[in-house]
Amino acid sequence: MKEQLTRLILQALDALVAQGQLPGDIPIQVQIDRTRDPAHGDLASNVALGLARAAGQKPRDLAAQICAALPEADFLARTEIAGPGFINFFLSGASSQAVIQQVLEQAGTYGTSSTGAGRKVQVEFVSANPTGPLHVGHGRGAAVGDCICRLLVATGWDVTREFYYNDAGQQISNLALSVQARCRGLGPEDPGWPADGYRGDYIQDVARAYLRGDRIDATDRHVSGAADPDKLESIRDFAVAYLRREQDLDLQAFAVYFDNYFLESSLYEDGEVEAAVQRLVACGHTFEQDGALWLRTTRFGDDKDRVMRKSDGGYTYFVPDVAYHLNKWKRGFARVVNEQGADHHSTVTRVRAGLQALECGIPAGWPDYVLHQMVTVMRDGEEVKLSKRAGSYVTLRDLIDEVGRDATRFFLAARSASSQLTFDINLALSQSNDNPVYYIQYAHARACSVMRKLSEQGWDWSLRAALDHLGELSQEHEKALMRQLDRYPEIVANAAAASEPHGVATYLRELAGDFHTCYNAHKVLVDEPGLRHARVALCQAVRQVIANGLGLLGVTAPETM
RNA sequence: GCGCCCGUAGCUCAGCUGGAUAGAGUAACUGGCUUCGAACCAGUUGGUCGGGAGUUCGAAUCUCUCCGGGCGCGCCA
Repeated sequence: MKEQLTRLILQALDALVAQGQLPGDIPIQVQIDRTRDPAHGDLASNVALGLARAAGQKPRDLAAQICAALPEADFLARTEIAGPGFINFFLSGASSQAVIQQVLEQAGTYGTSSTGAGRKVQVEFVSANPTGPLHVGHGRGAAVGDCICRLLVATGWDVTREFYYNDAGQQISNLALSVQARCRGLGPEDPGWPADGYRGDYIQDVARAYLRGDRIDATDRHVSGAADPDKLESIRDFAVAYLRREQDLDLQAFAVYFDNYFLESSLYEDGEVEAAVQRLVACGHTFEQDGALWLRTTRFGDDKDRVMRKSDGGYTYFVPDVAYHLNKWKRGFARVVNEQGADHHSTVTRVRAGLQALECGIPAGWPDYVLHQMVTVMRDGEEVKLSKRAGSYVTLRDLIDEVGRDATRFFLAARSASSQLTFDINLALSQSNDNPVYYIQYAHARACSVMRKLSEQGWDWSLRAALDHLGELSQEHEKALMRQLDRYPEIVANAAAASEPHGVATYLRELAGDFHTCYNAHKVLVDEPGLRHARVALCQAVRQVIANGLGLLGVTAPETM
C-alpha cells in the first residue's frame, strides 16, 4: 500500500517538474507514515514540507499542487491537506478490509517476509558457564535471544542457535575444587574450603552424585562419578557434565533449544587458539612487555592495549574469544548476533579489535551485539535475592516454577534489552487485566470461543462467503481493529531488523485491547447473515494475528482458559 | 577519572531512522453484567518528556553540556 502510494506521489512530482512548477534538480525523498489520529486519514506524507524550501513555495501550496497532480487510484478515497502542509490520504473501505482476507489466507505466515533471503545468521545466547544453575539474567538472555531467533526465521533468515561453553578457565578449576571439598565433607565455613569456591547447595548435590557413581548422559559424552575425592580431573569432568545437564533441563522447561553447543576447550584441542595467536603476531599487531604478549587493540578503537599471553604462559580469556569469532566467520555467517549481559560490554570493542587485527576481511562492526541490562526480582514490594538451590541468586527455574513459563518468557522479553528490568512476581502471577500476558491470552481464548459457538449452532462459515460482506464492517471499533491488523507485518520487520523483540509484546497488548473493545461493543453472532459472516472473519483474523505474535514470543496461545 | 546503558503521568513502561494536540496499562474517581467469555468495557483526573544550550519550517527523538541512577574499567572469565 505504501509502495503504491509512493509511486503515485513520485508520478505527481514528475508531472509538476514537467509543467515547470518544480525545479528538476532537487533531491526528492518521499516518506509516508501511518497516522496516529484517524481524523488525519490512514496514511500521511510530509513531502511538501521537505520540498517547500528547495521549491521556493509555501508547503501548503505545494501540497495542493501535488494533490492536484496525483493520478487516480481505486484504493484511494480522498486526500486532504492539513497542518503545516501534510498530505493526508484516506483509503477506500475495500482496501482497508483487504487485510482480513490477507490474514486468513496467509494464516500462520501472515507477517513473515523473505528479507533474509535464506542468508545464514548465527545467534549466540545464554552461554552460561557450567558452574551453577541459570539465574534470572540468563533467563532474560534466553528469552530475548530465543525471540530474536524466531523473528529472524520469520523474516527469511537461515538461523543457527548457538551456546558457547567456557569450559576451560579458572572458574572450572574453582568448581572442581568446590565439589572436591564437599566430597570430603567440608562446608563453606570450614577451614580448607577453597578461597573462591562456589557456596551454593547445588555443589553438595553434585558431590553426592559423584560419590554415588551416578552416570550423566550429556549431549556429547557420558560421564560417571568415581567416588574418589582425590581424582580432581574426574571430579571436574563429572561436575561440568552434571551442571550442563541441569542447565539443559532449565532451558527445556523454558522451551529454548540450541542447534549447536560450542566448547571453548575445543578451540584449544583443535589448535585454533594457537593459530589465531600466530596470525596476530604475523600481522604485526603484537608486542612483548613485562614477560607477556600484548595485542595493540588501541589501533582498532580500544582505550588500552590488552594482554594476550600472561607471563605464566596462559592465555587471557579474550584470545579464545577472538579465535571463536574467527571460527564463526569461517563458517560463513553473514550476520552474527551475540546476546549477552551488559556487564560484559567491555568485551565488545576487544573482540572486534582482535578480529580487525587478524586482517582477514571481517567488517569493522561485525558481529552485532545485543546487551541486556540487569534484572531485579520483586515480591510483595521487596527485592528477592536468594534461592535455596543456588544460594546467592534467583534462578530461572525458581521463576518458571512460581509464575509459569509463559509469564516468565513474556515479561523477560517485553522490555527493551537496554533498560533495566524489574520482574514483579505478584504481577506475573495475577490472573487479571493488569497482567498483559493473561490479557492477551484471554483475548485469544475469547476469539476461539466464537468458533466453538458457531459450530455448536451448526453454522457453516467460510471465508469465501464472508468476502462479499466485508464492506459491512463499518463501525469505528472495527476499522481500528483492521488498521491494527495491518500494522503487524511492519512490527515484525522492525523488531527483526533491530533485534528487539519487545515491540511485538507492546503491539499484542494494544491489539488485544482493541479486540476486547470492539468485541464488547458489537456482537459477532448477530442475526443478519452477511454481517455475521464479516464479523466472524474479523474475529478470526484477530485470533490468527495474536497466535502468530505469541508464537514469536514463544508464549502459548490457549483455546480456552 | 574513562566507557556503555537508563531518566517520559503517582507506579510499570511504549514512542527515539526528527513531524500534527507526547501514548498504553495500572493506581484514584464515576458509570456499565437479562448479553457470543465482566479475566471485560465507557468516561474523568493526572506531563516544565531530568535541567540548560544548540541545529531548523518543526526536537521526547539529533549535537553539546550539566545533574541523578545502574553496570563495567585485571597478566579474572
